[in-house]
Amino acid sequence: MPMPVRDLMRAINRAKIIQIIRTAGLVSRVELAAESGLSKASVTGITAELIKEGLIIEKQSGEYEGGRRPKLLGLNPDGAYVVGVNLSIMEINVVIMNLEADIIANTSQPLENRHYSVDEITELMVTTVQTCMWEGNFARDRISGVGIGVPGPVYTNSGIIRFLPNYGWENVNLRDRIEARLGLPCFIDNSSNTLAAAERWFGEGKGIDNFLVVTLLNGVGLGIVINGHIYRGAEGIAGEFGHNIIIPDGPLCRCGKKGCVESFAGMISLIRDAKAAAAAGKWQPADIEAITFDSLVAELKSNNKIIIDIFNQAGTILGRGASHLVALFNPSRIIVTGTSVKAGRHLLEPFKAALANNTPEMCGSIDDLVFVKEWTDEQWARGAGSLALQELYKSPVSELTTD
Amino acid sequence: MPMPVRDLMRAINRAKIIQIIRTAGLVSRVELAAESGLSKASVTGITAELIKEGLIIEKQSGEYEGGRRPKLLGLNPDGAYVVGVNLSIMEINVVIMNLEADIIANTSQPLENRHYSVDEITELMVTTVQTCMWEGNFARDRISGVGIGVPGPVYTNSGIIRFLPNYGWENVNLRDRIEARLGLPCFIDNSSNTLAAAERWFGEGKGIDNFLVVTLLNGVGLGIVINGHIYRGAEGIAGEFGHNIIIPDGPLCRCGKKGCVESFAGMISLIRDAKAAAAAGKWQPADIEAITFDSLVAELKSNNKIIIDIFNQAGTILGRGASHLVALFNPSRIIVTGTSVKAGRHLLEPFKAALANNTPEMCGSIDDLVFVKEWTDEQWARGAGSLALQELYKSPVSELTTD
DNA sequence: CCAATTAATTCAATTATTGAATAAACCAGC
DNA sequence: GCTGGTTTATTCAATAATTGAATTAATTGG
Repeated sequence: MPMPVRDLMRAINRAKIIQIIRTAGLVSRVELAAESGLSKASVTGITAELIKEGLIIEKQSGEYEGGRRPKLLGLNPDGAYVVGVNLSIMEINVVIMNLEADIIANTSQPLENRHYSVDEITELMVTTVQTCMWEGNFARDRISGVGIGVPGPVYTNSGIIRFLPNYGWENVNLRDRIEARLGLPCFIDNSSNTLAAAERWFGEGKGIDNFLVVTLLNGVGLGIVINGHIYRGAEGIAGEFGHNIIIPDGPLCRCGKKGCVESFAGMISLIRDAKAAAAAGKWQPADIEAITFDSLVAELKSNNKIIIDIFNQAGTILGRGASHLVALFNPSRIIVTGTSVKAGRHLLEPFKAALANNTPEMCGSIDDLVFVKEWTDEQWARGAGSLALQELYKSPVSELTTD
Repeated sequence: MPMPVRDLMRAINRAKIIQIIRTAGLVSRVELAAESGLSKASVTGITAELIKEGLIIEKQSGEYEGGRRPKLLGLNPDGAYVVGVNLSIMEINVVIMNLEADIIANTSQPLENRHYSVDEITELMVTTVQTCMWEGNFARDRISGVGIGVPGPVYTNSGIIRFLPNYGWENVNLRDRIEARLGLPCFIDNSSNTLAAAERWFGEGKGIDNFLVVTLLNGVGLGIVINGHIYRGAEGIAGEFGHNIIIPDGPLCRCGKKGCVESFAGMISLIRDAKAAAAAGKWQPADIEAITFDSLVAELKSNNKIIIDIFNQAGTILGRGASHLVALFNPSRIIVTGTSVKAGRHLLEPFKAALANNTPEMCGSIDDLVFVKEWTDEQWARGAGSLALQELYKSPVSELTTD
């Protein structure tokens, strides 16, 4: 389904204009012309089209600069809505969000600690979306698309989940099932990439073209943004940072190898180590079985040295791994996000220190290391929603094969 | 200097046509239309332009398929010539090559084992190019561009060499000096990227969009090809694979850290280890000081266990490092090239084995591992020439900022 | 030598961009 | 309150590229 070459130029320029408006926030037509390289005439035409479609609106008048005051254009927050759905070990999270990433409604569906079948998850996702739509008082036809984030590698084009460790799924096309049930365009990717999409659209990656997003979730992942696009590799499974082996005789990971980043720094691993330490009598939790990540964060707050050591080690491993990322990708920025940022300095300081210690000077600066401060569970779903936005507004330039 | 948007479409389509012709070799106008998505009318127009400019020619008639036989178009091998210049520890290598990577002339200038100044290297490069042109009986105006490869990180846009370990240079603009002297468009990049350009244009990366080129030279480097383009990162210094630390308490590397890939597997390191082993009496070379890489390859052939062990270790470290590359980039292919491939199986088998052992199954296949068989020193310069070709025929698509 | 078939070109129509001219909007100062 | 100067935005004819349809060219088999 290649776009007719004839329409390409318009599509490219439309995308260019949208992109500038999105990163600038508020911008006049004259500035758009200057920034895009297009003539004022073209900008007038394209913006008229976008306004007619409801994607952008004239928001306010700009500052007086000696003559007619510019009308500042901005995204129409209500120009489109998307649904974000994220699957994690704990729950299914659903949000409805607008073009400015405001969350209009959100619903979550807790999951039990057992293996679910594909049919069960499909059913739960669909009903949770429906509930969320009901609560947000939304009709289906106001939704432009649905983004789905899952904790495992995905072939994004076909929509097939290659492998889902939590439930032992292999080669499952969850996207098509959901799409068939909802009747809306659906996109699926692993959660690291959806979080990267969110950072690129709304977060710390806005306006930056080359950056990395390290995601500290149950596993450890990496979203790679290159030239403004999520890089997925040949088979769509790039970014398995969590399975870079750092200590060859380290703990066994669910990937089958020993000592990879995730085997130290994934939430699952942190909890495992904390439980092992408790079982060995190094500390006394109320109930070993009831240890959760949040309870460990509480232990950190109360200065439990054993737990602090576990997090320090995880941070150090992460930093050592990240030094490879710096050398290989030379990113403008590394953004660290995910549930585990809640651990705060006990994880992040050793991360930073190990990164600095293990990165040769010649590999460039590592100043731009950003830790996302606040993590709430709805960010997962927001990431998934961003994926839908990104796919919906993708510039056709990205489809051109180039040289 | 952004291209006027008006001319963009033509430029894109021209580049698209050239690209298809280059990868296909011989192709009819009808096939070009089908492949490019353009109409036959446009293809006629664009190819007429390209033929007039001498870039492509009608090479022969195609097979009879029931009607008029197609005229097959191909690159005009004499449509353009470029010069490639490579700087290594040993010598300056210069070639003149055509659009089919045939080497028309080549000249090399041995270097002494000492620090050269920028002026000296500039002078030597210019005179070597001039000698090569004389020998090839080439006039300056037949050369479209000059590519320069150097063994160190380069800011390609500005042409500034960030750092050249061999001679202790920092922030030197060699490109502008050469350009001023030769009066031809010059491009500069580190040798790993020029070798990647060569693989992309003429070698094992032809027609592949996402692959990695591991370069085993005095140091260890990495050329990263993403979406058909060399990826250079935010500051232009991506791909420092050689300085990924594998064994934190390993040998000291010239990068200042210990135990990085290069500290085991760079040619310099291999020679260092062989000399140390000789000094420790583990083997008896004729003259310790005279040990070169080629003499070590000879030792491998005569089954010197000590030397074999050194190469095995290097291969294993490379494989362990490469497993990270597979997990992070999910490349279609990994191409291994550079002087050290001359070491053959003693280096490459352990490489392959360690890669297999250290790559989790979930990170995808690693079947497509290609070792460039024959390495000759002129390949360095050919890589540099490919860089010039790549820059000269770059599609304007690559300049568009996208989303 | 003609019919059938495929390749390539020509040509008028369409469409997007553009520079220049025009219109609109706005403030300052008289 | 109105005029002048200035900046923003739109209009409009000209330009250039693509396209589908029609035409021409080339080729072989019967």
